[in-house]
Amino acid sequence: MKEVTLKDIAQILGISVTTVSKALKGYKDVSEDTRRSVMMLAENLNYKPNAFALNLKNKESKTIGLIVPEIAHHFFSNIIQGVIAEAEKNGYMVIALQSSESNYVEKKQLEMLMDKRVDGILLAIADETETYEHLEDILKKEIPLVLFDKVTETINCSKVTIDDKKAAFQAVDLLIRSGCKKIVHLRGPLGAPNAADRHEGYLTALKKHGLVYDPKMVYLCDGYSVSDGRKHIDIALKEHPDLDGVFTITDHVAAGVLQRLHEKKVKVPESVSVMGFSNSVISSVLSPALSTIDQPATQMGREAVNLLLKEINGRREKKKIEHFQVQLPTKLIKRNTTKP
Amino acid sequence: MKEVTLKDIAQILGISVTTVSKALKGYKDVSEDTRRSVMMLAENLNYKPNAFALNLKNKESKTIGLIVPEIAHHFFSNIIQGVIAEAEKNGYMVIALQSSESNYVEKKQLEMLMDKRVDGILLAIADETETYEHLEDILKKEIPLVLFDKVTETINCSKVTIDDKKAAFQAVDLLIRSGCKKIVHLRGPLGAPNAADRHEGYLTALKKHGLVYDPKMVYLCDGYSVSDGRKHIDIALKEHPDLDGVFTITDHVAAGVLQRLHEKKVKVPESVSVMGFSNSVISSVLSPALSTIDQPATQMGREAVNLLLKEINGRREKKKIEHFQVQLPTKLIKRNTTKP
DNA sequence: CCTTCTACCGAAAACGTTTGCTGTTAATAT
DNA sequence: ATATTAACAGCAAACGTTTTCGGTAGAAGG
Repeated sequence: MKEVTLKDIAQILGISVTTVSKALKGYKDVSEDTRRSVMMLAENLNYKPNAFALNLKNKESKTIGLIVPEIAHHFFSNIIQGVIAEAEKNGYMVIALQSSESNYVEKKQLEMLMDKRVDGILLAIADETETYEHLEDILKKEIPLVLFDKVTETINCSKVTIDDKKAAFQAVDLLIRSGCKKIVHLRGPLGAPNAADRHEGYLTALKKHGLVYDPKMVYLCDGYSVSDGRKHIDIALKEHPDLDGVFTITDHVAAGVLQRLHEKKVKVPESVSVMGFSNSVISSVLSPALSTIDQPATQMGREAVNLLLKEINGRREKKKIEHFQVQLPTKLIKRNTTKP
Repeated sequence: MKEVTLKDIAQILGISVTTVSKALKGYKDVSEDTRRSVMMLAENLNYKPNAFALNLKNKESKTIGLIVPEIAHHFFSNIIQGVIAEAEKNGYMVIALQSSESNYVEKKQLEMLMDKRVDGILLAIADETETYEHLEDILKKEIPLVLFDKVTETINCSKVTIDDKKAAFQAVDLLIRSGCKKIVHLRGPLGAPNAADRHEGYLTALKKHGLVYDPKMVYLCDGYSVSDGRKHIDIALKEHPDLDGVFTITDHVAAGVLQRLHEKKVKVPESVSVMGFSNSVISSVLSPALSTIDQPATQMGREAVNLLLKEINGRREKKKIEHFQVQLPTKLIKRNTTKP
């Protein structure tokens, strides 16, 4: 049951390991005859080069590491899919890990990946993370790193993000243009950059249309959850009975909003329009179907891999590596929680 | 920027590589003095053993391969999460791959994983796969393999599955006990074993309660999709205007059913009760909230890893390895599409 | 003073490849 | 005939570890 090696082939054929290796790799300094017999035998014995030996020799494993905050999450699992598909296309495999939004876990896992000596690392920073020495370390060791989705200005490396500001702007713009005058925003945690960007987009849209911005109309949902939506729309309705539009940080929050509005017999979109964010599976299944923003998750994964491979190849060829920043466009999905 | 090796430490300290290695690994035949200085220096230089060299030496990579039909799928991404978590707990990392239900891709990816020399493989067989020589090959090479979710009798290895029959039985049983007399089943593709098992559970429940089984009341949804649900409930309502219960292969199909019932002003659950299957994210967000069956996806992943680790360890210790078959229990989730 | 131990250290082989260099043979050119 | 070259083969080192086996020194014992 032993794995067949170059040595085995060499022994059987009564030649040296060197020659076998060269024959297999198509070196020109081996005769056509021996080359053929080596090829044949290798084929018959089903010889497969030992990946471990190759890794050691080449100092690379054709493997990349991937850390996301949460694997079983619609957005991230689509990113993962994109990453894996694009990596595979280029002869790389992916080791996936989940930080659970924990800074400690993130650090530990980056260590693990480096210890494993992956050829490069793809990372969406955990919400909890606020300092970035661990990322500096990676760059210092010259391990290719690209950040996606959750990124930071602080670190100088390639990044791929969603244009959250623009997306949020589009969402709120649609709300206003369909007639909304008083729009509340159920925003995400203060720490999260995405949440901040979307909030900014909300502001910009209000400003553009000359609507006043009232900080009292922004509510903080730190859980991105359905119950967050339920809770805050209740408060919002009490504080602003005349609100006619809701822009939420996430489809799940919007789902909660929709539930409460339905329970309170508030007509959607006639009395109140609702815009979600993410285009998760749930959005098309809600009733009424939720208008939302589609994020190109799979494409983001693919893009991140391509950026990473650029760095990996650049490094191998000892070329000066340059970093890129890609912003992916989102798509406005009009369904039935907004007026035409 | 070179990685620091045992050799580096040895040179600096003016001792041999052997001694350094032994000092680090706590061998007793190295003096306390040298041990300490080695430890110190290793710490200072931030020495990390070269994983590639270790792999080659130990003939193992502490890495397992995982193939699922689809990564960006609620059920599977939860399995992946379980797999990764449990693997990490035991010092293993996971290379994830997606077969897209294609037999060709499945074969290719198994090859890739073997070439990478993963320590073991976790596989959910693709729908398309009907012959199993490629799996036999793996067993022949004595590479630990465990099948999960989509399995086959043909192959003799450890397996972990959901008890679909029992789950479906429970679902239909609930329907009947809450008063349903005429229950249609929107089933999955004929090829899929899960679909067959759930159909069987449906039959058993009918039989147990003395209800007649009418093949005309079973409809084939080959896409597991919302539109499948919409389409087939329409037909079902036409063919059986007096139906009072629906059991679907999947929550998404149920979502379609719910939509059409709502559009046709059919009261749920008063006139018609609906049972889904999977407990996907959408189920709690539908209105009314969908009663369904919860599948312990994460636990399935963990279980599969544990089974695999057993085989890996057994193999290393050259013990006779025995295979296990685990059936995970599901949980009935009563929400608002069934009467109390 | 010689033997036997103990405590410590290191040489070398091994894991499976790749590749620069050396060597051998035979063919060609002078 | 000798010198040069071409065509082929293999040695050995290297990648970074681990581990078996000997070896050396000093201490203890006779």
